[in-house]
Amino acid sequence: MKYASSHACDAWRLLVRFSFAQRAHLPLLAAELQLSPAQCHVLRLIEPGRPIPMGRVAETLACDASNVTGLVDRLESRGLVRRRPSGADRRVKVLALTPTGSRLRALLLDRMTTPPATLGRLSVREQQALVRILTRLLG
Amino acid sequence: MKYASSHACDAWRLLVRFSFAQRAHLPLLAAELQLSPAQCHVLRLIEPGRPIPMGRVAETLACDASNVTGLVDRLESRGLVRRRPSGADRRVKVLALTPTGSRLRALLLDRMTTPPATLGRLSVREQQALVRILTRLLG
DNA sequence: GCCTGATAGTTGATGATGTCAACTATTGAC
DNA sequence: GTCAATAGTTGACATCATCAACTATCAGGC
Repeated sequence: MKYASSHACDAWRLLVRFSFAQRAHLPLLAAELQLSPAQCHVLRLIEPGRPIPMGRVAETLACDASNVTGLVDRLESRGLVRRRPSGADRRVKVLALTPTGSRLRALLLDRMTTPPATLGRLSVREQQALVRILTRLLG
Repeated sequence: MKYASSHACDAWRLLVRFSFAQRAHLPLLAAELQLSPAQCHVLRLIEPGRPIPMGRVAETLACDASNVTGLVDRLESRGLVRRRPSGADRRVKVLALTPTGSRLRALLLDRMTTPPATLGRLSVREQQALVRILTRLLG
């Protein structure tokens, strides 16, 4: 994107800056729930009732498959997650939340997605515009 | 913010989702520059010509001070960063970029803030609106 | 059926990240 | 000057993350 408009560059810079600012919150939030940031990422990816193959987790986190093995080992030993064989392919193991894991995940997502006070600086109209724009951007 | 509008919640959810999506890019980008994600964070915080105390880095990254010691040890051994005593307080050590570190940081920031093609989905008007809204949000 | 190559996950080795407690040096207030 | 507080380091330890080697399974061709 060498020829992106300056508006696009500015917008992207702001989004990246937001991501970095946001990054600092996760360790604190994770610690409150006795989790590590990496474990939060894994937990976030396992939606209740939607088991996900381990390889897909590695792919989404852009990390090595053996790293996921260790992360899941710890989550499983804490009773938050279960490995189950995939029906379609016996090489694949899918990850499912236990009831405890499901509750913890809900708590985690709830705290992560609670908007901070600074969002109140925006008018309702601006909030709507932001939702519309981000939806197009991420969709 | 229990009483935040649903628009605010939606907007925040999208921003958080963006942060997570963004998170996966850093390891790849960092690896290209022979850096780890954590080292990128430190490098990003040291602006050229603006030495920063180590404690401030720890505070911004929301991590222990001893962690910064190790990170800076590795950056310094690679000749990217220098520890210097602070004039005002002899307990404090400030971090400054070497010329090599400064160049690498510029390269890093350049790659991080290059907008992806998906920003092209937005009209110029939407890009302007996004910049305006994010500026108010982060300011 | 039987090779063969590719894929999913695990294991072991190794280095990096991150926390904690204990320590040194310095500061600032009394 | 004494004493609590602060900045940074050190050492011990768990976790994160990668790589290479391995097992088991799959999918294709013959």
